[in-house]
Formats: sequence, structure tokens, C-alpha cells
Amino acid sequence: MGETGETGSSRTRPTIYDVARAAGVAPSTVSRAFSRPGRVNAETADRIRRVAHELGYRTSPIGRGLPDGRTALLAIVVADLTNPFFFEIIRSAEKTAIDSGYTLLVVDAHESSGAERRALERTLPLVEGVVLATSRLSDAAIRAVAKQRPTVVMNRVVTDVPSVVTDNAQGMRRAVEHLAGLGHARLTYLAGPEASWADGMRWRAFREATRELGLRAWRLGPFAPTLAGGLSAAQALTTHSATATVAYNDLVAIGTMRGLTRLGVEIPRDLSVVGFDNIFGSDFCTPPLTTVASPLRHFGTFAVQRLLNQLRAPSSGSSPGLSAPALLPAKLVERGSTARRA
Amino acid sequence: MGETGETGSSRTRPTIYDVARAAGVAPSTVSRAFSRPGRVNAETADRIRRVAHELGYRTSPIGRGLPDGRTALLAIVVADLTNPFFFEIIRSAEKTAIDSGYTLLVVDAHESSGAERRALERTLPLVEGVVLATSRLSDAAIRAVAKQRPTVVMNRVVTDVPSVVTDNAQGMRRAVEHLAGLGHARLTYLAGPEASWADGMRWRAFREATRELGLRAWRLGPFAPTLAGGLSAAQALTTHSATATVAYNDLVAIGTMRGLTRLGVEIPRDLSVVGFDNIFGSDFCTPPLTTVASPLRHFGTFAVQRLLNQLRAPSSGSSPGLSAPALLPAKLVERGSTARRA
DNA sequence: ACGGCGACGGCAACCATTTGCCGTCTGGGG
DNA sequence: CCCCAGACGGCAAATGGTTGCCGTCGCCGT
Repeated sequence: MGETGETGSSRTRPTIYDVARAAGVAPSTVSRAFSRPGRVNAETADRIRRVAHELGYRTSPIGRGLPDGRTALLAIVVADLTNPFFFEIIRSAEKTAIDSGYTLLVVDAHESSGAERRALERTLPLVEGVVLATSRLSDAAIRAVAKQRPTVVMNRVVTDVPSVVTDNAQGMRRAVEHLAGLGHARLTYLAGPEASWADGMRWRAFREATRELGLRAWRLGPFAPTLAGGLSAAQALTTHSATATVAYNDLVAIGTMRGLTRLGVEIPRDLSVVGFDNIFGSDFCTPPLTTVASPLRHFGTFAVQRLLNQLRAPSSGSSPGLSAPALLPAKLVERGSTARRA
Repeated sequence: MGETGETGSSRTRPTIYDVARAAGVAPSTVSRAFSRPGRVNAETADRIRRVAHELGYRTSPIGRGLPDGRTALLAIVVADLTNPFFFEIIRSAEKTAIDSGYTLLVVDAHESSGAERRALERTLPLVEGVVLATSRLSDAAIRAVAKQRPTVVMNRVVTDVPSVVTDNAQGMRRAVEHLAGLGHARLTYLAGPEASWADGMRWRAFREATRELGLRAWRLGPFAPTLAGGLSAAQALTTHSATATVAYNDLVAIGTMRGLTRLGVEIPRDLSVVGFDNIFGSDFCTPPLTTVASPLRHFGTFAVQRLLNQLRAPSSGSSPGLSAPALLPAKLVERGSTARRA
């Protein structure tokens, strides 16, 4: 009934002023005791730390961020939080950020450029830098983001913006060679979202690799990069004469296998399927999926490291070495979804 | 070489002072034009908004948060980001938060109370409130969190802290009745993490339901709430005489089925399996999993709504109605992993 | 003995915004 | 004609830290 007359359990945390008063020093000294080790006498610093600890003082990120905008926050924007592709990426990115004293915000773009734009609008002012993981934004929009905050894009190349990408061409080439080696001569590619840069890369590499090896190649789609998308792809495949298919990603591949199995097509006997990404789950679906493996863990670590580099480099501007895309190798993991042509 | 002499493309956004100067008013008026509609003359406000828009002004969340701590940030802490159980929860929670003008931070606790504690330490000062989704923290630790910020716990009951839980007892009862109806008389429960409150609830309900129906009941575990955990469970099950099993959650159930299949046990012919949660994927594993469905989507929405209620209610304190657990119903989804006893 | 320097701590400004309070102006009622 | 109220806009303080600059003090070298 009464006003907030509580004494100890107040929800407002103590400030440096409280600590300063209790320790008999000036607030600035308290601040320095925490943020500038060595600048204040060791004994004094010790006493301050002791008092602060007793009072339960914790430095407020808001106050700290005010003067120079240092919020110690980074963000990673992923196209789809539920896509296992991002699991390892998020975790490794998070770890790297934490190890450097940053907190990583995970932002879900729901596979929509509109949602991505809105989310960025909300998040950007808060953070010091951002990783755009497989963004659905236009190059121009991404450059606009990069103008506001240090930015790293993942699995995409945008002029003047640092990026981390898998070697799609190399991976696709391996996949096609693998299928060719099994005797397949008629291949389809199941395309992903039109807005996906990686999809464009993969399709191009697919076309080139098949051409060089003298194979017939078709493109089906686009399909949503989800299991549901894969189901539609299965439908489309039934009327097709190809004996092997490469999907935009593992989710589509798995969805396709499910759909085809349901339609009575047996995999890999009737059709070989190759995925992309080697996500969590691709090894225990039935049959286990042959897929082009991306170094997922390195992806997150690498992206955040590049971001941190930018943050540390005051003279960002025009160092060309920094914005050249970092190319991470891809390798083929052969599992049960591909077999010699019947 | 020179100093930062750039003109237009500066990374520092315009402030209310810039807008005020351009519009010929005081900064306070600009502030009010945005945050206190009606307080300033409609024409003036209009002019200010126009000028602000031209300048590309956006109110800074940091500055705004300073005076009264309003950061418009909420956090949801999930036990494991990669667990599909949380997908729908996160999405619905996020939507609810955004609709109310808040941004939701997603925080991963990596199934570890240590990591959860550290993450909270980092996040708590930033946010106005927090949802603890299946926390691995002790009750005392949770109450300590609740003392710092408005808090809602999910799938768990902690005295004096508002919570949202599924009706585990009811769901488990349905599952056991279902199995009994199929002629099973020897049942095992595959336990989840010791730190899981829901696990305790489910095991207790399992024991009671089996006792009342006159069935034999065993408890195996604990197992990690992951596919890997399910694989270990499969191992443990092979030496057991039960004809049906209920798993702590779907991930364990699916892992168990995989493990058993690999060991030559056929499901549901040799063993019936029931999961918990009805996660994304439980319908397309082989065989499709019979499971106790939680209203995942409502979970997130509900939790955030209760949080928002707390934020709006200044007189929180001791209104008992507010902290009574909200019980969400559970129902059984019968699929292919259960069958009549052989 | 004195000058200088380095270590250390305090003062005050600064960051972007909100808000309590006050001054001014206008209009209407008595 | 005066008074009062209400609308509106400005001043300045407050929020919680950080940091440039300055003063003080003690020590060392000359």
C-alpha cells in the first residue's frame, strides 16, 4: 500500500556515486578504478573494488555507452532462426564476441527483406557493429547499413563491404564431379530464394561444372529454403527425367527426399540427392544426406573477428585488404543419399 | 591523413539539438514533439517532424534510456537455442514484444546454469524485463533475478515469480492412458536433465498415472535433452523388458528411436515411444512421433504479455493473482510411433 | 635548496534525451 | 478592465558513466 519504502531490495542499482561516497573518493576515481587499471593507486583501487562489491555495484552499460557510443553490443542478423544452418554460426559468433567482451544480439529476419529492414532499424542504433548472415537485402541497402555501422556480410559479396563466404564454386564442382563419377548425366538444380546471393553463385557454378563435364543440366524453382520448399520441389521432380539433383541447401534436400519417398520414389536407388551446408540433422535423416560441407563454426568466428577488426581500426576508410571477401573452403561429405545410377 | 573532415556521410546521427536548431525551437520541444503527442502545438510538431525527417533524425535508444532506464528491450533466455522446442516460442514472443514497441533479445544458455548466469549478468542491466524459458537456475537464483527485473518463468513454478507452464500432469496422464489402452503394462520414463523442473513434474505424473492404472513403471536416466541423449537412452532400453516408453521430450524420443532402429529394434512393433512438446520435426521423423503437444505459440505470447503487464503495473508488489502460474493445456497427438502391444 | 617531473585524485564538461517548473501570451469570463 | 486559466515553449537539472585538464604532493637530481 505504501510507497516504495523498501530499503535493501530496491530495484535501482547503486551507481558510481554511491560507491564513491562509501569509499570516500570522487566518482571519477571509481570509474577509473574499473576502466583504467593502473591509472589509480593499487590500494585505492582495491578499496574501491571492495566497497563496490559490498554494495553490489555493477557498471551500467547505458551510462557507459553514452559518451562515446560504446554499448559493447554486436548483432548478427540471420535469415531464419529456425534454420539449423545458423546454429553453429550463431554459437561460434557468440563465443567470439563474448571472449572479446561483447554481447551478441541474435536477430531473426524471418526470410523477409521487410522484416530484416525493420529489425535493423530497431537494432542498429543500439549496436556497435553487425553481421549480416545471408541477408535478403539489396546491395544498396546493405551498403547503407555499412555506412551507419561497421558491417560484415556472410555468404555474399557486396562491393566495399567486408565479407565471409564459402567457396560455392569449388563445393558445387565437387558435388557435380561426384555425381558424374557415379554415372549420372542428367542433373537438376533445385533453386533457393531469388534474393539469395548464394543461390545465384551455386546455380552458376552448377551450370559451369555440368557444361565442362558434358552433362545435361536443368534448373527448377525457386523454392523456399525450408522443408516445405523441398516438398514442392519433390512434386516438380516427379515429372523430370534427371537421375540426380543438387539442392540449394540441406533443408530443401531433406524436404525433397521426404516428398519423393512419400510419392514412392526410392532414394538413392531412383534418384541421387546432394544438399548444401551440412547442417545439424543432415547426418541422421533417412537416408543420411550427401552434402557440401561449409565450415560453419569458422564462419561465425571469422565474421565476428573481422567485425572486431573494423571496430579496432580507427582508420577504416579505404584499406582494400580489409574488405576483400574471405573465402572459406568447402568439401563434399559423401553419405547415403547418392548412389551409382541404376 | 587529415582529421575527420567528412561532411555528409558521417556515422554519427543527428541529435535533437540539430533538429531543434534547424526547426528554430528548443531541444525540449523536439523531444516532446516525439514522445508527448499533444503537448506541443500541432503545427509546431508537424514542422519539427518534417525537419527531423529531412535530417534523417532517429531518436537514440541510449540517450532515451538514460533518464529512466527505459531501453525498450526485453530478453528471453532459452536453455538451448538449437532445440526446436523454442522456435515457435521465440517467434511468438518476439512478435508480441515488437507489437508493443519492444525489442526482444534472444539469449542462449547452452543448457548450462553457469552460462545462463553469465549471460544474465551481461544482459540484465540492459533490459527492462526477462523471460526465463525452462531455466536451469536454482529457485533462489531465479528469485534473485526477479528482484532485479520483472521476470516471467516458463515451464516451471517458482514461488512469487509469475510463470507460464503446460499442464504436464494432464499431458502425461493422456500419454499413459493411451499406452495402457494399447495393451502396454510395462512402461519406462526416459528422464531429462536433473536441473529441469519440467522433468520432475513429468516423472511424478508418470509415476502417479501408472500407479493408478496398475501398470509397472521404471525411470531411466537422466539423459541430455538432445538427440545424443536419446541415443544413450536407446542403449539403456535394450536391456529392459518394458514394451512402451515415454521420453522427457521429443528430441530424446527421436534420438531413442534412431538408436533403437540402428540396434535392430523396430518401432512401433517392438516398442512404443511417446515424446513431449510436439516440436518442429516430430511429424516428419520416421516413424512420426506420438507426442504430448504443448501450445508452443501461446507460450511465447503469453509469457511476454505477462511481462508487459508487470512493466505497466507500477504497484507490482504483492498482487497474488499476478504471480499465480498460468496453466496452458496439453493434448496428445497420436502418430506412428505407438501401436498395440505385440 | 630548488626546479621539475611523475603519480594520483578531483573538478567539470560531455554524451542524448526527458521532464519539472516557470514565463509568456492569449482569450474568456466577471 | 482586470483576473485567471490554460496552452505552449524554453530553461535547466538529472540520468550514469568517461575523460581532459588541472592541482597537489612527494621524490629525485642538481
